[in-house]
Amino acid sequence: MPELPEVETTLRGIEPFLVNHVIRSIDVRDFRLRWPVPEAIQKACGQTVLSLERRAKYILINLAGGSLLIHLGMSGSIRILTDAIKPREHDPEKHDHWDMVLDHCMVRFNDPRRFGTFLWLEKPVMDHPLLSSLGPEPLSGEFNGTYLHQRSQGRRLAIKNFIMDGKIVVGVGNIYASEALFMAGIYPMRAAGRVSLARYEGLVTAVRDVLNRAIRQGGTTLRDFAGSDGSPGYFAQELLVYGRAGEACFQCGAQVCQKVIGQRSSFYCKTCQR
DNA sequence: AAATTCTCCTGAAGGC
DNA sequence: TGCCTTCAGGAGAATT
Repeated sequence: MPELPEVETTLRGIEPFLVNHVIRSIDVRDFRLRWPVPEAIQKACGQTVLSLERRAKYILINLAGGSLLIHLGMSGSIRILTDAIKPREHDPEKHDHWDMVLDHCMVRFNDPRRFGTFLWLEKPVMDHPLLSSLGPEPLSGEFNGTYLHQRSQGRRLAIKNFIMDGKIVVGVGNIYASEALFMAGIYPMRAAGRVSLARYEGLVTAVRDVLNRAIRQGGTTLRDFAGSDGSPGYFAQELLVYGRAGEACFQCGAQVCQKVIGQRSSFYCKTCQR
């Protein structure tokens, strides 16, 4: 399931195929994504891609008149198809919902569960409702211990839900939230307002570290995530607690626990995390 | 305001 | 082998 590292991996994979190239056409086979794919995406046709940008888990394809916004939802992936691949392999397969055609390649979106997004945003794009009230990027300096501690004052929800709230900080999904809390030694059910400044500083370090390492590994492939060239991510082998319920904690040997917090499966060690 | 619940959807996994 | 049930999950919307 794509989280920030998987989105970043996807962006880096498709960026060189798009920047400074002209979008010739966009063929949508199934408009039924999270929101219906609007006709306005056709405004991108004939335009040259100026840059690609990631904000939270959104990918922005910036053009002179506006931007295409893509979200992978939880099962979306993007592949680049070139002439190096046999023509018959270019036939769309199940869940290949749209293609973006350029002179030298094709960008193809696949999403079994159709929770993904494909929209056209007029400038200024950051004023769009999906982007305008997002919290800071976790890899930016704006995300620090003082900031988190200040925002958590009086909040009683579980710290895990707190750091997964996109208004607080973006891009920290279910897998990396569990991992970062384990690394920081913080019990995931602890009330957000009951975490000290010092421990928030440790948490910020852990979030940055786990995201950076995951990006370096090309993301986490649990079931079916693949980069734009079809290769899997290799971070799964570095996961400390996620998906390891019942197995031994790498730090103390106790069994890793699994519990649903806010409708999300969470993994932790009740010895190492307080 | 804050917190919780609902919703979209399909594929995988488990039960019988 | 096959059918039915359950569950996972990003994140906005609706509700309490």
